[in-house]
Amino acid sequence: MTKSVPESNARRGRPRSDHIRQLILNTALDLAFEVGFRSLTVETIAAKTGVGKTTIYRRWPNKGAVVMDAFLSIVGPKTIFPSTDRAINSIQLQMKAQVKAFRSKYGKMIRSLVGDGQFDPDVLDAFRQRWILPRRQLARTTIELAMKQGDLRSDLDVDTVIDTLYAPIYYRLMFETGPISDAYANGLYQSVIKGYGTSKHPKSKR
Amino acid sequence: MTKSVPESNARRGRPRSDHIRQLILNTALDLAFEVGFRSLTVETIAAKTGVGKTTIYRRWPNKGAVVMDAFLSIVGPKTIFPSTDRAINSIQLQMKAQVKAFRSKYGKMIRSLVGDGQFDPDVLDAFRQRWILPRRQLARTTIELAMKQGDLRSDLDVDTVIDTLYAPIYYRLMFETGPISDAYANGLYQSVIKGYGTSKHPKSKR
Amino acid sequence: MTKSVPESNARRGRPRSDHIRQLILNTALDLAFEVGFRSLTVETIAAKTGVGKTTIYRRWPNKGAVVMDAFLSIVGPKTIFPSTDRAINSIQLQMKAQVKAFRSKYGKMIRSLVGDGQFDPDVLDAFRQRWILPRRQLARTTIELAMKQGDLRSDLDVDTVIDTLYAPIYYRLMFETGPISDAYANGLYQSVIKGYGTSKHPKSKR
Amino acid sequence: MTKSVPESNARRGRPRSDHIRQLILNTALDLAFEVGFRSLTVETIAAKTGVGKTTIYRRWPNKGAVVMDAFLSIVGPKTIFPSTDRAINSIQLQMKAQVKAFRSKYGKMIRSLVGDGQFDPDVLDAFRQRWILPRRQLARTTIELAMKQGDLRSDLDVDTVIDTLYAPIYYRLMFETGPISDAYANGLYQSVIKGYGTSKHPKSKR
DNA sequence: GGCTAAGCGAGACGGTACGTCTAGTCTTGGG
DNA sequence: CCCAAGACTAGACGTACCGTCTCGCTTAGCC
Repeated sequence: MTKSVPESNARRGRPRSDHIRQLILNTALDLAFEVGFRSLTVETIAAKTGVGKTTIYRRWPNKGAVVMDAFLSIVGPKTIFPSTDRAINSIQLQMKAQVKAFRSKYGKMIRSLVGDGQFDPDVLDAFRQRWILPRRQLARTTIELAMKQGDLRSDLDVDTVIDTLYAPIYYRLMFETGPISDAYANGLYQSVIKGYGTSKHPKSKR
Repeated sequence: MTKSVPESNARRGRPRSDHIRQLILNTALDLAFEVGFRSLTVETIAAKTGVGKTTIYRRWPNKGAVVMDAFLSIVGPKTIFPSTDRAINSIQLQMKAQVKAFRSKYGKMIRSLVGDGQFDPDVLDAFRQRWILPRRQLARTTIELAMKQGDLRSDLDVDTVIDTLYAPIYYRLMFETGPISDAYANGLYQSVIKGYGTSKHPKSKR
Repeated sequence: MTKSVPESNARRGRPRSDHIRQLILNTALDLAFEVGFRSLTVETIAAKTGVGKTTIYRRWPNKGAVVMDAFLSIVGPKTIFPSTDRAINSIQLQMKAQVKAFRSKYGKMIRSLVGDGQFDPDVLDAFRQRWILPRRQLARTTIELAMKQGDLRSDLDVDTVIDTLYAPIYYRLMFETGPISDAYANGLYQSVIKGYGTSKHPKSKR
Repeated sequence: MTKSVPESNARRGRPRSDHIRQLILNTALDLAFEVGFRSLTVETIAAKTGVGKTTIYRRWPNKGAVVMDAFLSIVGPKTIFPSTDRAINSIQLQMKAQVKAFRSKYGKMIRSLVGDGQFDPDVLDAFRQRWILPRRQLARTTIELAMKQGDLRSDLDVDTVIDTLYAPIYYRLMFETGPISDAYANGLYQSVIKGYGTSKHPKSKR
């Protein structure tokens, strides 16, 4: 049996403009950096984009969703693991890149998203799915490679290694208990090397 | 000894009732647990306590301050390091207590505070001063004791040790990337022992 | 065979369906009776008719015009002066018919049109041209006939007579200062007869 | 038995400022004259008065109520029957005053109120209670006096006389079927005198 | 024990953003 | 060019809180 009502809802009516979507997201992001996440209003976004409020509410259910989307779809795909000859070095470089990003305006952005996520499950879920987990996956791959390359002990729980490396950075970002310096990142890295590394791990670059 | 100073600006007029203060804090806490932190309004607190809004704003500068105060003055003094013969064991016990607390409704409270703190520096500062730092201080003392007792290497940066132990727990609390189980706490503890412990460290209790 | 005439401004393309026009007007009228005149939305009319909003706006310049058209093209041709042997009696009968109409759902429709007309000159103009004036013309003819027949003094300003007879009915329709009863209509008629009639005017029928 | 709970709601809290009320009504009226009744927005009233929207909505349930109140409480008490030696002359003078008012900006105002009243029962009711009926009452008193003074037949239904005199004026105001001139008012007056007057009625002033 | 400054409950106040709703226009794809 | 569908700009609606500001009252503590 085939579909007898094959296209009752075949794309009808004027399609939503993807261009407008991009404009809105850009404006939202600009404003988020400019006036902060909380002081952001849908009304301002609409006005500055030159768009009706309806157009925004047609695409996102509420303010949080807009900004979340703005952040993740634009600055999201930035952090990547640089490729080096030895995976273990890639980790070190990536950590350095991450703390640098956290010190920039993106750090504030992330704090906002995490902050909002504590109240809005949808925001948190989006943040986890589109920011946290992809990065963990990259880290996992790299770490497993380092294990294969013999630079990390292979009897470790990878998740715990990731947590140990990265959680302290988020901790400092959110609690401001100390600087998110390159040195700090390096310290965390060295700790892990010392604790989990094999004797033959390469000299870390400073 | 009596007051010898005339006190030109000695408290005149009717003094603020401390009883009312307590009532307000209790109501605020109840409501925080009931409807969540964000949906909390000063108007509701006032109404439910049977108090004028003025009475609240006379004592706290804004909503955040009230709730922060409510949380910290009531649930604040809960987590302590249990005393054991060896400090290293005390750490393990405390971690178990902490994850237990995080799994309870207090975990949600903390998430709320952290969340709000990302937007309101006063809230974050209060949270850091009255929750984070006191606990870190206790941890520091215990860890230093463990070093003296020869169960932890003494060439370590204590702050990094603390971060390594506790940051992952906050990380899971806020990002929900995995359960905050006793096993998880234990895993973190074991990692540190393995990495930073001396050869003679005692068998950890399960 | 090909088009030999260029037809620069001859009707080109698909002609507008008159059937659709009727459907729209019917729906508009139904809705006007159902939910009232003000709560009527173009979107609802379009949806209920199964028609695009464009199709409506292509035919009428705005909402008021649609509804006005709906009302007048359907209920318009209802009230007529019945023909009797003496014109003066025709007036009395017509007044009775009019108050009866005003007490029905058409009274509500008229109120709506008049109400809207106070804000929209186009609506008022349409209402005047297509409802008020035709009826006044009929009344004028009948009254002049009654004058010729010697039942009304012929030195009167016909417009004033019409106003005196009919204005009070609209007044009660709009201000609800009293019932628009047959008795009321009769009273108005009798007043005019008494004031403007000649001694020989016939006994009025009750 | 006396009230046992005499003052549970004795004036508590800050009382509403009557000054503000007046400011709002004045602004509303100004705007109504300036941009028209329909284009009037609560937001504009609030802004121009320098008042929060809440303050307006605390006192009136919706836009219509505000403007209605503005009109009636400010321009409402204007039209009065001038006192003359003979009541019949007072009527003539009042009619002249009324058509003059109807030709002014107040005429537009009244049209707006009547227009809105056709859709909003509350508006209509307020208009009837505070504008129509008081004026009818004054007219009734004057007419009854004229009857006693022997200038009008005393076997007439006063309501019908009032309707006959005034309804045509409202009719022309709303349907624009002719000018609301002094001459028109005089014509209506003369008709009534001719039809309902006694032989001894005084010469009407032109 | 009366005086008086401050506390107190109630609720009005100016602001600001929310998310919803229409009006009337524009843009698709398909006759 | 018509049509149905539905996205688009524009902007008012009425609601909800915020933090401040009166009201009329109560209540300590100094004279």
